[in-house]
Amino acid sequence: MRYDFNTIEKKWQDYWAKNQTFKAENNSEKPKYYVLDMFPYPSGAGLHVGHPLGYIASDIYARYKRHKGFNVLHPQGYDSFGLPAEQYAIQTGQHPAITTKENIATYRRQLDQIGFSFDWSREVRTSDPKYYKWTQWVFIQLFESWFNYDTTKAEAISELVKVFASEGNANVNAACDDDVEAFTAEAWNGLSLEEQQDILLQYRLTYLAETEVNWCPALGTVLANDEIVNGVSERGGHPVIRKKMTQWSMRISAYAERLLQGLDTIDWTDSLKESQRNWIGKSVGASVTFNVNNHDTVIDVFTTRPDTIFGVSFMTLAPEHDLVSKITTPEQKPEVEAYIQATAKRSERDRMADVKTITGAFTGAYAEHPFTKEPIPIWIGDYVLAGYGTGAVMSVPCGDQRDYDFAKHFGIEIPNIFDGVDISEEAFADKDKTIIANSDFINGMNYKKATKRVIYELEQLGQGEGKTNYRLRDAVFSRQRYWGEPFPVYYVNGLPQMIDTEHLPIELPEVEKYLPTETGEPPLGNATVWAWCTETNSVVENEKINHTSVFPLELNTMPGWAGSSQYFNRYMDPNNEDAIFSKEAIDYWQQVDLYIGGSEHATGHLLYSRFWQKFMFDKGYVNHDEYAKKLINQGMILGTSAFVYRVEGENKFLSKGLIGDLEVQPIHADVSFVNSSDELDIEAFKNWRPEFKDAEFILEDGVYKVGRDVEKMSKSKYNVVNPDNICERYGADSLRLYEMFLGPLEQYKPWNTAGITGVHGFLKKLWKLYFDDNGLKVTDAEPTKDSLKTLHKTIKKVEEDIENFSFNTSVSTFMIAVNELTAQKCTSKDILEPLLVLISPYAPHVAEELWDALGNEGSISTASFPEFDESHLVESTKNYPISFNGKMRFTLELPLDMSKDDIEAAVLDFDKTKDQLQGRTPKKVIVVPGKIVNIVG
RNA sequence: GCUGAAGUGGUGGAAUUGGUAGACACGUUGGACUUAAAAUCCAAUGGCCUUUGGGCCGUGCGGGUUCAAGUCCCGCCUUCAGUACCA
Repeated sequence: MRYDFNTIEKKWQDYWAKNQTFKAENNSEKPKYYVLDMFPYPSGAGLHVGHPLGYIASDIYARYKRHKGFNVLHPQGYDSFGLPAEQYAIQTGQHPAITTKENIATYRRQLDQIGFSFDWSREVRTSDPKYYKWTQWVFIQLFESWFNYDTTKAEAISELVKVFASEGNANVNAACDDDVEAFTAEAWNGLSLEEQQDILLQYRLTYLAETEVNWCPALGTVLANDEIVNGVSERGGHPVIRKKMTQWSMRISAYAERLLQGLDTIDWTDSLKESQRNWIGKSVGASVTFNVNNHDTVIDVFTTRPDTIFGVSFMTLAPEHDLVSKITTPEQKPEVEAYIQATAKRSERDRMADVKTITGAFTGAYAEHPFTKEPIPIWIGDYVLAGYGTGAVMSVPCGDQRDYDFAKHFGIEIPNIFDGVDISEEAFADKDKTIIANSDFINGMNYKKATKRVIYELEQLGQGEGKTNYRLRDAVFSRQRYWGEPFPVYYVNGLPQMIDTEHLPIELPEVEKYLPTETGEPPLGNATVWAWCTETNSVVENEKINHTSVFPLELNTMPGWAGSSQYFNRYMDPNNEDAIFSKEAIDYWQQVDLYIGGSEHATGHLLYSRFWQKFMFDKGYVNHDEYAKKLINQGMILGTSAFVYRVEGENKFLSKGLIGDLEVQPIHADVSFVNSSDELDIEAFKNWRPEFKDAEFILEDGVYKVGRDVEKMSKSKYNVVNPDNICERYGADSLRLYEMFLGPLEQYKPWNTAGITGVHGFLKKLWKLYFDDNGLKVTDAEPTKDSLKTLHKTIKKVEEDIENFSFNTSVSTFMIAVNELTAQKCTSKDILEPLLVLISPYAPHVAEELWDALGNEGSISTASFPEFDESHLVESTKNYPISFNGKMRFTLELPLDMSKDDIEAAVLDFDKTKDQLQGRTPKKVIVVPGKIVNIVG
């Protein structure tokens, strides 16, 4: 019987679907295990072989855990809101929902053909109203909450209102806008309802505020910081400008410290945790208040080096700083204004690219040093960022290289406040080696002591205090797009009102066009039925808006990360219509045990979802304030591009070996035209494009050899390999094995289809252990010692490998086992049956088929993992490597129970030893029993 | 610049606490079977030298520790990824 993988794979995929083999129950006697993949955005191009890498790894782990007796939750879904479907809608008019549905169907077919053990009864789609109902619900919960720094958690706004009514806001230690003004209880109670709402917006965890946002004109929307790479949009590479707009924001900054601390409690990769730490950007220091001479105003700065306060020789403000226009003297005005204009012209990108050029201007004003009372000149310079800290710095040129460079450039004094340090060439920034000098009451102190003392003295003066700053900014939550979650928000007199959760979901309205309106409003501005009636509690026609009972609805939609911030919890109870998930479901599944996905989400999804989880924890909805115990980043599979070489100016192609010094132009050839020996199928290439039809090919040794290079897999490089073709030709089991065989999961590695024949050959060999031309050849024969040894060392190794996520080495182990059993002519069922369970997580279809052929009932996925028995591996002899001065020369087989002295004697007495020594007497003989013998001398 | 990861044959990659470097596979070469091809099977395959016993060199580079280093320590180089005037 032949190994007919196409038939076998179809058969078992149908079986699994029909029997719901992988359906997870929300209550079980078994221990639970939750394996999660990052759900895909269903793009129109479908999957290429790089996409399923992480899914195959997690599927192996999930199947392994089932064999180990766990009730495994392994769900899958779609992150189905997003830009590409909308851009397609703009171009063609096709509703994004239709495009999305079609793309999902393709994805599902492709995923199914790879044989994943997903519980599809739990599928979620973020664009499904039944799902985004709960995204809207979380948004409302956030709106109804504020963050209390005293309890370091989110609390109900209704409680805050009570506090305001009884004692004002003086004692409230909340995460709120910077410009909140103090008020008393009387003042609060005297405010109108609208005025109160306005103030509360400054406290809510999601709030509406006019902020400076990253506006991308080409995409017609704002972008979050993590959606911008090198000053241009991550998607499409379009320029981004700063613009003031009224937007929804998420007060993630309130959680900065907890997001940072939480990293220590989770088993995520170090590089990923480090990225999040950097993104949060905690720095500890002090805020210092400088009085401005001749003005009734102050400049607040943040510094991490209060100990260097006596080294301040100037102050620098960001050019955008509010005070600049106020304090600039008439004489300096022309220069300052010219400078501000010049910096405003420079784009964000130019400013980032060019950090070497030092620019700035003197305002003519002076601040007063809090201790020495000396005047300090106030400058402006674009090396100070408006968006960080207070947008102003106290400049200490001797201790900070940027301040040093600035001072040198403009000839500002550089006082030295460090003991025994030369600052004639560069600033001295080493905190650990700092001893302060020329600094009044902190002379002779180190960094730590001086910092403490200075903060104390500043507090005495009322001109400063210890302060911690975070780089993490609040996240803009509005997008001016159509294909996203609508906000459950309507406006009364310009103030946002939440729709009652019982009326959710608020479904996306139909629009004529998916572009912004002529007046520049977001696409939802095109909707004609997009108003909220407070009497019927339903969405009604815009023309009914009367601002008494019918009000306009929010026109923005939510960003891409909204739908992915709680999906892992929704999977626990995805069809629940009364709650985001039931208490029973969350109590049983608790949190994700293993999350596998790409590291590109480090500062986006993986940070935002942690934030939402902490909020959900504060509100008591979930049991853990981190949702994923362990996270692994899978690497990327790269393409192996193929190149043909065209002679400059001719339609003639030279085989790679013939190029020499000739001028040739490398051209990408489709990788499907190239065989495993890098030879080009010339006919296929000629028929590819008309321009190559009459091309001439200069061959070497009768063939045309292409050049190869590793590049990212992409359409434009013609190196994309589609899993459909691989499954058709070699089968899903071969694909799964090969993806793992390529190398360690986390690593970036090139795909080369040629190599798949290796694992495919292995599966054929495996098959032949069970079947020959006469049918099944498995017998009840007693297994041989050798076969038992092969089996048990395989059990041991595979178990260790899976636990360590070292999937590539297990594939080699299987190959070795099958090679050995073939050589042993093993037909024993006692060996061949457990072997199938070992292989089944990797190659489930062939394992099911052979399991069935051996007469077993039901799916192999319910079989338990074979028990490892050490006794089969016990050896009586060891083939000792015998080294001379550390170099292995030959091996010698000796009994393992031989004593050290006997081993030494046996080795020295051996002929080959005498040949090596040639009469010399060894100086020393190292014997490590069971390991090695090394003769020195 | 900073942070993180990684450098091993022609290629992808193995090597558990320091203990036989290159497992397993691709590719290559030779052979068997075949009219031929495919498929399958067998053998060889790090480099150099060789009197065919074997010898020398070899895990990015330079040092060091050790009987013994791909593995540990010190100093560099290169590549990839992330981040970037963060006071």
